[in-house]
Amino acid sequence: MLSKEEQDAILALKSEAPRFTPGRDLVRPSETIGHATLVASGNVGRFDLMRNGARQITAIYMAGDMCDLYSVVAPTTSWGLTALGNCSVHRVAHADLRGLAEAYPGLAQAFWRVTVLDASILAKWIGNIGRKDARARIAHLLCELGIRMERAGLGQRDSYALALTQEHIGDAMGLTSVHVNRTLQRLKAEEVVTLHGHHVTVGDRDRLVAIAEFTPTFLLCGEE
Amino acid sequence: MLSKEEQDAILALKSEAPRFTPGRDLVRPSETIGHATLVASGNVGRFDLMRNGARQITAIYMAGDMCDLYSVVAPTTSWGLTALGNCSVHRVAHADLRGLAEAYPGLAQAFWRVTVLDASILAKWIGNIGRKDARARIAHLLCELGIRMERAGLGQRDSYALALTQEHIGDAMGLTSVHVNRTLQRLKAEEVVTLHGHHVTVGDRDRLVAIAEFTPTFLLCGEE
DNA sequence: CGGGTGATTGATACCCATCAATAGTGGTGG
DNA sequence: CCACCACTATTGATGGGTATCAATCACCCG
Repeated sequence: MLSKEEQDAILALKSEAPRFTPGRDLVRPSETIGHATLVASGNVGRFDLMRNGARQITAIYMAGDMCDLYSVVAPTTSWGLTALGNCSVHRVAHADLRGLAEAYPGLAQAFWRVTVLDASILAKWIGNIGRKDARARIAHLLCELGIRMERAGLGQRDSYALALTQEHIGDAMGLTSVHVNRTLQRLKAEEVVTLHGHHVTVGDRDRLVAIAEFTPTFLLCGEE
Repeated sequence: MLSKEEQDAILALKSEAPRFTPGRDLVRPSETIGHATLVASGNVGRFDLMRNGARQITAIYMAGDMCDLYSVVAPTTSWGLTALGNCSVHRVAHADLRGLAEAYPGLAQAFWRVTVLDASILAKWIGNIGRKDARARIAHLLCELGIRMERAGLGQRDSYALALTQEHIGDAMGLTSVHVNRTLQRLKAEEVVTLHGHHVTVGDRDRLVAIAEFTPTFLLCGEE
């Protein structure tokens, strides 16, 4: 996530601002692109595509996030971007971003910091998917998104809007939508967290954090 | 991976060069560190630690790799570094690296590029662990490491040294060492790849790549 | 030539995938 | 405003890929 000032500096550049409907791909794998994407509203997912058509979502972005700062350095993608629900984005040319980075060293550093945050979240996801069961994975995801939403000024950690379907959550956590459904029912029965109507409501934050083994350090926060 | 010149620029700085024996931790989770680590020889792994003691390796580094460039931006870690076999490293102060980055914009960009490569590998691992079976995961890992070893001038993609134990491979791919063992036996019986005496020998590269669904784009290479 | 780590093997259990079908829900157009 | 339609959520039955537990074997290093 970039600061308000940093986002404004980017938006001062001329940029398109297209809208997308659910399931539409903003970038397809193996494309070579000349622009980066700043989310204006809604959720965007980065994904990896398997030969059999299965998708693995590797990152979830919200308003204020740059989805593909990577592409400034590596314009040929190995991944795609897809609209998780309705969303709108700003597209900014790589050349313009490079210009900004050269003119303002602070922004260059901010780009690096954003990339580090992205990588830090990716590493944490590997731990989740590789070593935790479905309940802990989903709990961790909902914790993480809550903190990020709150920090972005888009809601509260215990109550926030989320465009993802259960299928999306499965694609993100390496599960099937069927199993996500059963696991969410369990978390709801335990009165820990509820997901209904594209809205997350945390009933018992302490237990959610405990189930997830959630430690926010990886989000590069002070403490929170 | 940094270029030879970039590594030399870093090594021109005064730095320690300690050695580590297998299983020793170079950095423990939740530490605040003042230096970054450049691998001199052997393999180093970054890992995430679960409450029950289980480890998930999130990255594998080889000679010439910077393990924790992250820490320049975020000095308090959510991860640890461990010696996968005998290894030696150079430790370089964050302050010195920041100085270099300011003095030489090319190096600053190199740091960013390295971080992007790291994140790109992390994202691919998520896809592997989340959506592929044990055979494909291991095949993919051995493909990836082969390319990286070759590019670093440390071996050939079809024949290279690897310090990892089967337990390490399990920790990296979200499997148990028992299942890694059985899967490696199968890959050996199929005459696809053999891992013996800390050495990887690829018998049938085409099949290995096919099993892994390996596409090297994510390593930011031209083609290879 | 020990001694300890890593590799190997077998038996059993379980989490989650898979397949299939039904119910619910929100958005759209007539 | 309601009927319709596609997508999403839900439920049940079954199977499979891995985990788990527990030995035993092989190997490397001092």
